[in-house]
Amino acid sequence: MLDIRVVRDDLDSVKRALATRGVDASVLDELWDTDQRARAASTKRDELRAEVNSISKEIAQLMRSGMAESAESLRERSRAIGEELSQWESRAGDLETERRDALLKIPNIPSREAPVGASEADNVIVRWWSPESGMHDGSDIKLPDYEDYQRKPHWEVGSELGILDLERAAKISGSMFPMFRGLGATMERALTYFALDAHSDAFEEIRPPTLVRTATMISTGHLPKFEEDAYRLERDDLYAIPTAEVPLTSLAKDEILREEELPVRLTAFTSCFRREAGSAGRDTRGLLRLHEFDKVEILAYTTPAQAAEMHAELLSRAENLLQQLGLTYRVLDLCTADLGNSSKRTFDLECYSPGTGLWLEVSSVSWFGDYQARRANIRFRSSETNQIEFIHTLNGSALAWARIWAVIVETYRLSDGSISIPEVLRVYMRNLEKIPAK
RNA sequence: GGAGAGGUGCCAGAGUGGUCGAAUGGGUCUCACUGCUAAUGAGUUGACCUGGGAAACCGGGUCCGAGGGUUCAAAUCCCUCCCUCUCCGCCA
Repeated sequence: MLDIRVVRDDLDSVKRALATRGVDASVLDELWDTDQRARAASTKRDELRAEVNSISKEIAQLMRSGMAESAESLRERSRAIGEELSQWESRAGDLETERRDALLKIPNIPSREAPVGASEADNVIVRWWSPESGMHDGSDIKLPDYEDYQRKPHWEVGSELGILDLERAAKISGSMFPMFRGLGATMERALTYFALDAHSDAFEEIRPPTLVRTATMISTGHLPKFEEDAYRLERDDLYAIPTAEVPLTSLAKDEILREEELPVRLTAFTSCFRREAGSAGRDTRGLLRLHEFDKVEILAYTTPAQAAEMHAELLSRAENLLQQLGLTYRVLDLCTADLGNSSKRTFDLECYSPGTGLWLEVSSVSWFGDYQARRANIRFRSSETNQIEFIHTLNGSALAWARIWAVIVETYRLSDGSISIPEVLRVYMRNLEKIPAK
C-alpha cells in the first residue's frame, strides 16, 4: 500500500512512476479526489463530535450538581447535532473505505533502479552462470554442450524411471498436480533438507500454517486484486497460501519491533497452491506449471537502510544453491512492466532446462519497500530517533523444487538412462550416487 | 461438537453509564541520592487520523478483541462475530 500522504503531496511523480508499470493516471486522480473529500468529511465529522462531547460534559456537570431539569435543553440540542453527525459519520466512513479500497489495488512504486520496460521482453539479463564457464555478465550466454541423452524432457525421464507419476496424480487431483515416487520423492525431500540447512547459519526455520485468513492474504498484496489466482476454502473462509511469503510476512503483523532486532531472517518450507487461472495450456507440460508445488522461502524484515544489502544477500543465497546443485542459470532484473504488484525491484533466477530448451523461473527475489509492511502494519522504533517507522520486507525463493527437480533429472541424466545424484544431495539420500535406470 | 470462564496500555491487573486514555503494581527511561552495584525517592512512559507550527509543541477526533445498536453521553448496557483458556466428546 502506498502512503496516501505521498499521493497527496506529490501526485505527479507518483503518476509518472506508476505509468512505467501501466497504471493509468486517472486512477490516481480519482484517488486524490477521494482523499480530498474524505478529509473534508472527516474534519466535519470530528467537529460535530467535539461539540457533542462538550455538551455531554456540560450535562454531566449539571447532573452532578443536581440540576437535572436544566439539562433537558442541552439534551435536545445534542440530539439535533447527533442527527447531523450520523450523516457525516456515514459519509466520512464511506469515503475512507473507498480510499482504502483504491489504495489496496494500486501497485507499488518501482525502484528507480528497476529497468523501465513495456513487457517481459524488456527484462535485463544481468549475468549467467554455468558449471563449465562460471560467472559471466549478461551478454552472450554460452550454454554447456549438452549430450543428446540430456535433451529428454523430465516428464519422459520421470515416468521412464518411475520417479514421477503425473498420470496417477491426475487421477487423484487433476492435471497440474505432481506426484513424485521412490527416489524422486526422496530427492524432493533431500532438496528441502539441503536448502534449510544451507540457510540455518542465519535464518530462523519456521513451519507456518498453509491455510490463512483473508487479512493475511491482503497484507502481502495477494488480495484483493488477485482473488482468481488463489484457492479458497469457502466454508471456513480460508485461503491456501500461494507462497510462504504470505504467512511469514504476517508473522509480525501489528507489531512494533525494536531496531536492534532487525534484520529478522526467516526461512520456511511449505507447499504452495496456485490456481493458475488464465494460464491454461501455456507451458503446462510436466512440472512446468503446477497447482501445487513445494518451495523453501527466505524472507527478511529490515530497516530501510538495511534493505539493499539484504536484497543482495537473499539473491546470492538463492544463486549459491543453484551453483552447489550445478545448474546453469541466468539472473534477470525485471523491468517495471513485469514487476509483481507489491515489488519495487525483483531479480528472477531462471535455470536452463536442456530437456525442454526453456529457461525456467526457479526463484524470484524481491524488495517490497514498506508496501507490505504498511498493509500488515509492521513497524520498528528507531533506536536513534525513537521514532516509529515501517519496516521493509524482502523475500526470495530458495528454491522452488518442482522445476529444480525437472532441471536436475534432465541435466544429470547419463547415457545409460540413470541419473547421477548431485553431490550435495547425496548425504540426504542415504549416500546413493544414482537413481538407477529401469 | 457440547458446557463454562474470559479478552483492558510493554506486562500483570482494577474498573459495570458521565469526574476513564483508563487505578494500582511491575517494567522502561530521566533525575536525585550512592565510591560502585543494589536499594530508595521524585518524575516519565501508548498508537492512529487530522488542523496549526521550521521545530519543540499545541488543538480536535478515534482506539479497552472486531463490527453493529441503545443513550445527550459506552471500557461499562444490548446484539452478532472472532479469539483464548478449562472440562467433556472426537481425533493424527
